Amino acid sequence: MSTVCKAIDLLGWLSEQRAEIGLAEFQRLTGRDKATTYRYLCALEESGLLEQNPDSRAYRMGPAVLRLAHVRETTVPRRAGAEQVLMQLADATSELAHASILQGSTLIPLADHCSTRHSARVVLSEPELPLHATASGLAVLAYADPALVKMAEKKIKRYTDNTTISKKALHEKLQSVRDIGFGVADQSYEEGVYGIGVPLFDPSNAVAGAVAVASVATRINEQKIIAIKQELIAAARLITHSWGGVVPDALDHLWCSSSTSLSSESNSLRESMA
Amino acid sequence: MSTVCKAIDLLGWLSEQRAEIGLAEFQRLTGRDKATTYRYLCALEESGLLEQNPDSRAYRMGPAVLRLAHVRETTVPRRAGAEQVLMQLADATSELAHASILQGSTLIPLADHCSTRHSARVVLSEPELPLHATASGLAVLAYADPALVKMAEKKIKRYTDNTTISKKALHEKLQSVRDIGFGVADQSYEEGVYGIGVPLFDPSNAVAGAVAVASVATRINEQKIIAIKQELIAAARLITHSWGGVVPDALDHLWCSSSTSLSSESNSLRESMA
DNA sequence: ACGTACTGTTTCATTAAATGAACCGATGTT
DNA sequence: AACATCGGTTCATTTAATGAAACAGTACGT
Repeated sequence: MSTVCKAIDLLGWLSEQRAEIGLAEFQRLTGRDKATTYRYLCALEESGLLEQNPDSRAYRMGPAVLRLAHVRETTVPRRAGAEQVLMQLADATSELAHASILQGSTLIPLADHCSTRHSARVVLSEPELPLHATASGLAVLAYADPALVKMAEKKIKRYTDNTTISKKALHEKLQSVRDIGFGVADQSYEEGVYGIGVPLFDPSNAVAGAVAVASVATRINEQKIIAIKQELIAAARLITHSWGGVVPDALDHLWCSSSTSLSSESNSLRESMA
Repeated sequence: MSTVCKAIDLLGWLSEQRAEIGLAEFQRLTGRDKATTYRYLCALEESGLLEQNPDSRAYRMGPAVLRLAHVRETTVPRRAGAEQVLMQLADATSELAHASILQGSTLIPLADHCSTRHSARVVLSEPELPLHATASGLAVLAYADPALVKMAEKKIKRYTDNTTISKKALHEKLQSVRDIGFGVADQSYEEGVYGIGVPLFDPSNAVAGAVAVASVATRINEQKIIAIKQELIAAARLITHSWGGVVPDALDHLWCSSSTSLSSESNSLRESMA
């Protein structure tokens, strides 16, 4: 590992909870020599990535990161971070992969990609994804602020025979999403379409959107679902990462344990990262 | 200069205008060896501070900066970046120094600090600073979106005999602010108070607030004004920097040329930076 | 088909920079 | 007074960064 990486890694110890870290604490955290750590801190401070609290002499995040983040936000649209992941996801699952973004209380399609393998396939042409009826929507609601669930309740509407239309049923559904870590929509939005979705997160650890795979319902089976979930986990990790977010611990554990029980083969996304 | 700094400095070449930079271009920009530059880029990419556009193979800002910026935003309030600068500013000028922050269309006091040297001094206790009547407000308006000026026009109100109350006079006043680089309020808000202010900027290069010095009008004179302006420039640079912003070129040149014509002595803020 | 410019590697001798143990001075605690 | 902890510094040693060169592969235009 290069010196540069070792130094930059110090920044990773700072968080919302741990706003400031002193020299001695950094030393303990990293296990590195004190003088070395000190020089790293000085270098980072010189670059503006860190700054020293003049009172406590501890180090906190510096102003330079604000400029860098602004450049990132204005030059790299969230769409870009999702698109090629979706391509791989669509390829790996041979289905329609799509990502959506939560803007206020509406879930808006951001990008999608369709495998060319099947002649019969799902196409996406909605301006908005209903939160209570789609896999993406359920994935979002399950990890969103309770206020958003309230909003979604008000907009409940029947789309198919399978659509969840009672508040109680919706809450049970959301609890099951939290239990298994996936949102599932078995023809609850469109007849003949089976969707599996997972939430995406932003830097504030809030839900920012979802990524999902929509299949033709007659083509789905248990084995296929397992494979799709596996790919979805990898895709969600990549997109969340590209958006500067982190997968919450609870969900992360859920995903980890499910992937061990799932087949460890044919994860094209994970392979492509190496 | 440490390796760490040299590597991190590469990030500084990326901007809103220059979203992506390739290896060869980085090499030209920095004048460093190609292999070295390449190793830097790899290290930054490994840290997530950079990412490579898979299409163009050029490097762009990475997702990690979003997380870092979020930590900065949530753990270091803007107030913290202003406070000690204000202390020094108040000390150096022996007057009341205050910073304000633009929230929507209202300019709200953020922090202030008062020199203890004089017994007669200005105190600040307003919940809001009128844009058309205060030095801070004029400084903000002069560099703000025209829409904000329109809003300010609607809220024009007389405070003293010196208050600018016509739109035409306000526009002329704003032009003079742009010409000299300072907002001046000679008893236009409060009788007996002479204010000089300059705007502050955020990472998007938009006006984010102002920093100003308010003096007892009878104590002010040409030499004192020169000294205050000098100190204000330094203070505004520091606070803007702490907020992740940059002083716009036009204003920067204005300040540079004025500071050469001003006395180069007794700039306590600049000295304290070294 | 050819030349050119680009990215991305690797090799290797040279050199500059990173390293870590010990130390300093200040502050605070028992 | 003794001791611990903290931020920061020093310096001989060593390790890692450096840069020149060479090479592979790709894309573009003549």
